[in-house]
Amino acid sequence: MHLPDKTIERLSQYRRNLLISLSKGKTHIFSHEIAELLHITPVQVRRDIMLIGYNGTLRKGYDVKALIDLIGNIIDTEEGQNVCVMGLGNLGKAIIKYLCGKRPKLKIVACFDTNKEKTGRLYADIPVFDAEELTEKVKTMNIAIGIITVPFERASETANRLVNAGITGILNFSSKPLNLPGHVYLEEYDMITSLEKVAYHTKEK
Amino acid sequence: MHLPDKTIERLSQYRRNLLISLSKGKTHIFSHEIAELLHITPVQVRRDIMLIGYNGTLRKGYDVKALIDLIGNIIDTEEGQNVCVMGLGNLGKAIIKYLCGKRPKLKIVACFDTNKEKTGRLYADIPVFDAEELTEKVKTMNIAIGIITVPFERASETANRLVNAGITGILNFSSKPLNLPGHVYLEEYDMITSLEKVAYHTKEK
DNA sequence: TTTATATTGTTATTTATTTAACAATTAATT
DNA sequence: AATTAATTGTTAAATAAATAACAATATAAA
Ligand SMILES: NC(=O)c1ccc[n+]([C@@H]2O[C@H](COP(=O)([O-])OP(=O)(O)OC[C@H]3O[C@@H](n4cnc5c(N)ncnc54)[C@H](O)[C@@H]3O)[C@@H](O)[C@H]2O)c1
Ligand SMILES: NC(=O)c1ccc[n+]([C@@H]2O[C@H](COP(=O)([O-])OP(=O)(O)OC[C@H]3O[C@@H](n4cnc5c(N)ncnc54)[C@H](O)[C@@H]3O)[C@@H](O)[C@H]2O)c1
Repeated sequence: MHLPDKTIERLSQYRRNLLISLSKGKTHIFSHEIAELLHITPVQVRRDIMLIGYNGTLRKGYDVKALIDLIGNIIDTEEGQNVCVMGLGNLGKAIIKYLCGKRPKLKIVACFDTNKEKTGRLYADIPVFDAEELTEKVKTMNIAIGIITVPFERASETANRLVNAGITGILNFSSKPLNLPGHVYLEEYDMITSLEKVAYHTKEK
Repeated sequence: MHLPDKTIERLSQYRRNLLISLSKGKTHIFSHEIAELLHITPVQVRRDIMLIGYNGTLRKGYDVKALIDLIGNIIDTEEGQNVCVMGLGNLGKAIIKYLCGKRPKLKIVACFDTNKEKTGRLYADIPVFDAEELTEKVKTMNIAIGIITVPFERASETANRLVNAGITGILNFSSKPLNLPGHVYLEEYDMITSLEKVAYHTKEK
């Protein structure tokens, strides 16, 4: 089953907001209610839900719990995937603190740095290893995903290291465009570009 | 002139990479060279450049300096736009340190927090004010853009505060979907969604 | 000078995504 | 029991974005 990227993004957001609804005791929800939560259209919601093959109940809406579980089945693996952070700088630290415990199926289990002063200890309960140890730790700790928060100039070598170590999913914050083999999924996030986009639109208004 | 959002994003990236090329002494560049830098196709580059009305020289390529300046004219205002950060937490701090001095036309000039222990001092040379002072400071410091790095539960009220203070461009990191009046441009970045996208694709491969 | 090659600018085509339309039908109401 | 209103699931249409195609032509090579 092929799902559009945009649908995946929205599924992630549906789930997060559905969990909030569930915790408030809501058992069923209509497409227009989900749409309101995310400020999109009900049609879009229904279409996304159709694409993942879920069926709501006519005039009762969608079963919140069941929908959450199904989205979980699509996004996550059963056992979950382990994540590592490359570069314990300002951003790396913020991400570790933020993500810790937030997503049980996406656990940050290790961090890697080249600065000897940072390695060999814990940061927010996460072990910080020397980047040399990457390949070994990826294997022993069963790490599937890497987050790149090293400086621009170190991003390419870090990405190659991750790929060589067997990582197949990368989230890159370094703003350095990376060219990776086809079997590795790469998601780039460029904060300067986001901010410049805001600048452009703010100017235009 | 209307420019697609995706084109704006790429223009931002073209400029960043062109500045590097320029600093290496390159005066002219071909569409396929720009494409290589970003790992996209030359056609895409040419089309984007066409859309902004720039003309290269046949068989000589684009004048690097002139292209940088033109992109600057599109993205930035002449005097630049001032930016504030809402919430001096882990992420807010990282962003301030990262952005300081990086983009002369997008200066972070102030930060706002509600925690009295954080306000009334400088962080990385940026003054930290009480959030109550927002409206006043937006006026006196001529702030046009706000970056939201407050907790999820505080995001909506913070956005409203920004809008009431006269801000017309917002970059939101809180993962809380915001519903703002049409005259305000909103860019949302949701890190969990990015990571879950990686998780999905990593699982699928 | 002539020819060949490389490169731009732009239109046409394809692909991806969103939005609209609406039939089917269930639950609530009369 | 019949009627009404609301909501889903899905196909069709519209919009947006990326890619392909190619004519025009400047430069380099013959
Ligand atoms: N700070 C932010 O808010 C922010 C925002 C957007 C993007 N970024 C990007 O994220 C990256 C990191 O930013 P930062 O502010 O945290 O920088 P930083 O300098 O604070 O941290 C970089 C860390 O990477 C480590 N490092 C260097 N080379 C390494 C290598 N080869 N392997 C492993 N670790 C290595 C350094 O020792 C340091 O701890 C940069 O590329 C930056 O462009 C940062
Ligand atoms: N840390 C990360 O890497 C990260 C990544 C992605 C998204 N986020 C999002 O960014 C936001 C901040 O994350 P964080 O880790 O920096 O959190 P944090 O708790 O470290 O910081 C939040 C800051 O906001 C301040 N604050 C609270 N209410 C406020 C208000 N009404 N006005 C102004 N300031 C206020 C707090 O005093 C605190 O300093 C959250 O919404 C989080 O979801 C964080």
